[in-house]
Amino acid sequence: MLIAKVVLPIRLHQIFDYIVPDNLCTIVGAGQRIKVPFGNRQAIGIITALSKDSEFELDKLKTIHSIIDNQTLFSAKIWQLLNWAANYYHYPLGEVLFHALPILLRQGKLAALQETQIWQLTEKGRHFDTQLLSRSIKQQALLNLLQADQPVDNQDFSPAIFKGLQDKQLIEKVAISSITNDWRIDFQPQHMPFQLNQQQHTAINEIVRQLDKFTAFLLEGVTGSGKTEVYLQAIQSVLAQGRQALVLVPEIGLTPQTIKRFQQRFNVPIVVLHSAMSDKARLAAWLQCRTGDIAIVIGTRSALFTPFSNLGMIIVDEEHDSSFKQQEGWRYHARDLAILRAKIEQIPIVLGSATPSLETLNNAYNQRYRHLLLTERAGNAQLAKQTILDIKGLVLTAGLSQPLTAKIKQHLANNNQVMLFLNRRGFSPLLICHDCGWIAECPRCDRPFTYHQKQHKLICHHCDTPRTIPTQCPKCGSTHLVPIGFGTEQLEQQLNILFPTIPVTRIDRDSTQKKGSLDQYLQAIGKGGKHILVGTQILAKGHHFPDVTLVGIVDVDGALFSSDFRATERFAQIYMQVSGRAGRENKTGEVILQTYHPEHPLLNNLLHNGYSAFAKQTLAERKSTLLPPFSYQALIHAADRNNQYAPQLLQKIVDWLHTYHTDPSLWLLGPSPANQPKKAGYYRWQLLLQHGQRAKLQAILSELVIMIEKWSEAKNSRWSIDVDPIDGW
DNA sequence: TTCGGGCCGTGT
DNA sequence: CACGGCCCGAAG
Repeated sequence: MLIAKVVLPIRLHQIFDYIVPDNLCTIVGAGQRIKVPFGNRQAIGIITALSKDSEFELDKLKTIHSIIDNQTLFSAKIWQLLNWAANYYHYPLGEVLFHALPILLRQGKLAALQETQIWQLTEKGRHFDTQLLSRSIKQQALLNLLQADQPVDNQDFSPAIFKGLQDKQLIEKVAISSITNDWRIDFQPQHMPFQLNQQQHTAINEIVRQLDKFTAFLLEGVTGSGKTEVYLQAIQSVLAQGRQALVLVPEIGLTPQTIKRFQQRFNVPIVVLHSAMSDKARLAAWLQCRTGDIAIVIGTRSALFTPFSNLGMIIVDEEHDSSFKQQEGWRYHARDLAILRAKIEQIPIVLGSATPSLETLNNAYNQRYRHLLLTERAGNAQLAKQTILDIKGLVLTAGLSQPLTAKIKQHLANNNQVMLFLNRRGFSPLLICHDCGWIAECPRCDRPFTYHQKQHKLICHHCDTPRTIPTQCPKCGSTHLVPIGFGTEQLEQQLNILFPTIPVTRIDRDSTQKKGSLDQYLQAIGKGGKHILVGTQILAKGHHFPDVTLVGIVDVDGALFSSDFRATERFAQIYMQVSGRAGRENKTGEVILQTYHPEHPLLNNLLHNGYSAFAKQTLAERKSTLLPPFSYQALIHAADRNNQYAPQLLQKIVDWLHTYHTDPSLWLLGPSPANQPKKAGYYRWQLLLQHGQRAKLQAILSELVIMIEKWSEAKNSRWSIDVDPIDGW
């Protein structure tokens, strides 16, 4: 009797045994999808192994219903990667394996390329006089487009219109093979049109020398130093070998400019995996990468799991970006797993950033990664002048001090643009009763509502719940409710008052919700001329504003005095990005930082000695306090509706750890309320585990997960583990 | 995680 | 006695 060990896409660590029916015995294998009865329903599972026997009574086992794939969906290397990752992140293998597949494959669709069909003119349609269709305007328009060989947007024409023309025998559906010739045969290394500087040369040479083995590179290059050109030339040498390249970018990093640069450089099939892509297109890309028909994949986090027939290099751009870490469900870090994938595939990986994460820098400093530096900014761009503005005792209106306002005026007078950075959306973060001090709070989260004036609503920034603005204080009846503090919306309004003739554009999550609105704003700004930009960190990421000469950071202290030990690192990264945007294109830039603490040592080190000096100082501090990367953390979350079981569960974990793991280098912190102690009606608690050795922490977690799953307390609360957390919960 | 069975309270 | 809600355990 042949038994299949099967995992299912559910949050259970169990592996389920099924009997393989005789007629399937010769074709089943690990990595194939099958349909199985599960409880009272059908489920899709993945075979992880085959065995002669089972720990269960044979008559208790159900039989595989049918088989979907006749060969595995996972290469041995990806299989190894995913198994390791399920183990490391303590997340069920079934969920992990399914996560790595395109949605259509998760749903059980066949892993085969569907013939794409397109509409084509018939001989009759080619010569048909479109005037004769004057009674069917839409059909006429469509035929006109087809006859003129213009691209047709399917959004503009409903299927009925195509059908109409088909019925008149003017058009027909024909199947085309989507990729006609093999890029590997045609590929021509291009003559490089760009003049490289010495550092770029060195970087490229270093990378190219390591093409056929695993080497991790940190490419640390200041803004404008030409990192992308290094990527492109490194990829070129990979393509010349007939191998493929994978480029991971942050979520918002999928800028059209970058993509265009890749497409213009290489005459090979490139696929960009983005969120707007249809499931069908995603599956097609997945399949074409597997066969090698696609040469370059550019995508976010989940693109890491794309199968390749012959992967030659991985590039992680903006490797410090937090969007590489999945923040729910399977909390993997795509950058870290990319390193592992490169190691398994025996290929080089390039981590690029102007402001590397301290984890990566530490690996570079202790020689685990090769450190490639690009310090020269292209062209004659000059470093921005930086000024710390002590706002103690100054009057602030919507966060703006008088000296900053004067500077804004001055830069605008020179026909330049100004960018103001404030990491707080909305009009004001508090609405308070002037007479009794009552504060409008979200009942689900117990946190103050943010007052949004434009939408005329109170919005909870933790759970996004909107609420109408009360006209009266519910406690004392007073109508004197006042907004306290300031956000981007208020800043925008104040700037409109101060500079009534200057266009002010606010860029944050609220103002860019509508699809395409960000592009519109960017275009308007790109036209040049006097302009004030106000925004949150969206502003800092990836956009190029050549006319901005003044950057104002309105509230530095919020980031400098956070309880989160990574807050200063994040601030430094955003600061470098923001200040790097000022003073390009031959215009001297200026950065002004408003703070109540102008003497802050980290801030001064960052400003006067740069990011590397800041990073070294911060790493030294982390080392002396035994914080990551000098220790390893796991955060256990628990949440429930009654604020009872969650802390109980975590306390039980603490007790269990104290009893069974008397390892003195295991540090526990908690149970403590989460950063957002109440969210969407759930009370949230967390417990931090920290250990100096990764393997020890892993071993403890493995045992712990098995225990927790047996405890009844765990059933009454939702719990999860975040290995290598990058922030609280 | 998802489902169903058992239990209990309510309602006709 | 039928129905709905809730809790708990099993799923191969």
